[in-house]
Amino acid sequence: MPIHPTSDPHELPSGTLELLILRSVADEPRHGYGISHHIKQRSLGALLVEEGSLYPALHRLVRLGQLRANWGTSENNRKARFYSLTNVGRRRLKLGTARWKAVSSAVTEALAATAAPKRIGGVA
Amino acid sequence: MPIHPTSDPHELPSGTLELLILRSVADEPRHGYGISHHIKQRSLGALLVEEGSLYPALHRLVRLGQLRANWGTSENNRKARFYSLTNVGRRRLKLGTARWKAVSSAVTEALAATAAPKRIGGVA
DNA sequence: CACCACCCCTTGCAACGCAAGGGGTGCTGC
DNA sequence: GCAGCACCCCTTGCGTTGCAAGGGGTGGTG
Repeated sequence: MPIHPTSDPHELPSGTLELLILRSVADEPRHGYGISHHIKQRSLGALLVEEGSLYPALHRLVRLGQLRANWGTSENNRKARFYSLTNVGRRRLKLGTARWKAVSSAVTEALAATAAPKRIGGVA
Repeated sequence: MPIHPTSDPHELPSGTLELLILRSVADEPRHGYGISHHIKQRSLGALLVEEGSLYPALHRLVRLGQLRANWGTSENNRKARFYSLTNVGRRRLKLGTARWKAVSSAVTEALAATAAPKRIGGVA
């Protein structure tokens, strides 16, 4: 059961998936299934990571050297691929997070209704 | 070309362009060129709208009935296509803005570093 | 022994934004 | 008088990203 009744819980801005993944793995190594759940509960159900985008992203990040993958055994005694951050990944997470904050706040700002609309008729 | 943290001012999250456009036109009718500049200065130069995405988006919004287009004359005595909000557009802007706020804050939240990482190891 | 939760993955497909192009017009300056 | 720039319109690729929809395998539980 979704925690918040905000219509559909999915849909996340393009480009944020990788950041969310990196962030999730920053705490401790996790496997795909776990990452998905972790992000979901961390966002209180607001964000939903589909497997169809998760795994490709995971492989992409490994290829980019931002993530490291190791086979291991899950808590439930299953074979699972555990992902962990590399230095490159840690750096990317840091820069990416800063960038996200800047851009998202700029958008929110630009989207906010203006109390006192200035005369911006011209481009000049 | 990797991500440059502070240098490039462009790059905006997928899906926000239309909202930004609708918002820009909400004040008063504007033409494409003006919308582009308006968004740029409204975001203090943080957001950059390329013409290659602007015009397709504009046409898309008209097709969706969220924008109305009228030929007119600009302040500089040029022919220009002025866009204005329809009721559908106004509604979309409202809902879209609310949605953006919810999603973006959820992402920001999920991206924030945890001071005291709780034991969330399990999916169970 | 069926079924579910756990776990991995791939193949289309569609949307979005960008780069790179192209065209035309009113001023301004030389 | 005409070069050049700011103003304004548009389109065709292309790459990236995420989703839907599929498929497979295993351990525990009723």
